[in-house]
Amino acid sequence: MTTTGAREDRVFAALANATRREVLRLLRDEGPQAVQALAEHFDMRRPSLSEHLKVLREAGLVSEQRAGRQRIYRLEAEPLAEVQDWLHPYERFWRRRLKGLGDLLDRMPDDEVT
Amino acid sequence: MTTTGAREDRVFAALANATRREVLRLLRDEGPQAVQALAEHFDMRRPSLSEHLKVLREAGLVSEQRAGRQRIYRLEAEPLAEVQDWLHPYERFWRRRLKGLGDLLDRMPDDEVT
DNA sequence: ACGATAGGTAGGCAATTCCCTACACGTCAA
DNA sequence: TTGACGTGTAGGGAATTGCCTACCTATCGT
Repeated sequence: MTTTGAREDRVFAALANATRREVLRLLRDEGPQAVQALAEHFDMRRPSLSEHLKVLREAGLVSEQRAGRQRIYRLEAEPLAEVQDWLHPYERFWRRRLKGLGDLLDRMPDDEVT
Repeated sequence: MTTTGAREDRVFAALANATRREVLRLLRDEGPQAVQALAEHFDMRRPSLSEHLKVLREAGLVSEQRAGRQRIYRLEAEPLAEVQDWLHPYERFWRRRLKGLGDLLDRMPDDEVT
């Protein structure tokens, strides 16, 4: 926790919502598109979607590009790369299950594996 | 969005807080430990930490094991493995930068690469 | 049995979230 | 230039978050 983790806070918080994750998936699978097109997929008023897009923008997960009266949104995956980096030191904790190097973790009383 | 993503919501929301991420790091780097030991690292009253632990528990990110009057908390990395799985389809969006397979993404007007 | 210790729960409070309706702003078409 | 269109912003309201100060429960040592 050197800085404050404020940026990571914003990225994880942005991902902690199904609507916003679905926006990311749409931009990933269907490419950059305007708010109009995105909105078709949600049962929600436009201003609400606008606010979700703002959260994604402020987390750096999407960028917008003005095209006439439209705003084309595009996926920006870099924060997700950072999430993957953050995840990395935890990997051995589930690779353990697959490779059986249990004793990497200090004495774990394996009698409660639930 | 087949189910509701409610579980993923809980995991990402749990990670969207520096205190909780620090708890996970401590459990990762120093092994399972009691609330006492964890609490030393935070400028916060115990009940607040208890609530953070509850959030982590409900997200499946930690488990507790009673030992006398102590509760030993342990990292449970499976939800993090799920996050990595979730991340996977996005990888090509930053690998692209490194490997130059830009045209995998449907026509991206690359005039705005920032 | 008594008090101290470890930790959770209750309830309060300010701030934030996520939805809404109303409105403001820039752009395009006529 | 007048209007319709595409989006964002303002402001409100219910629910949730993250902290706090009590307080309750369970275990341990004596």
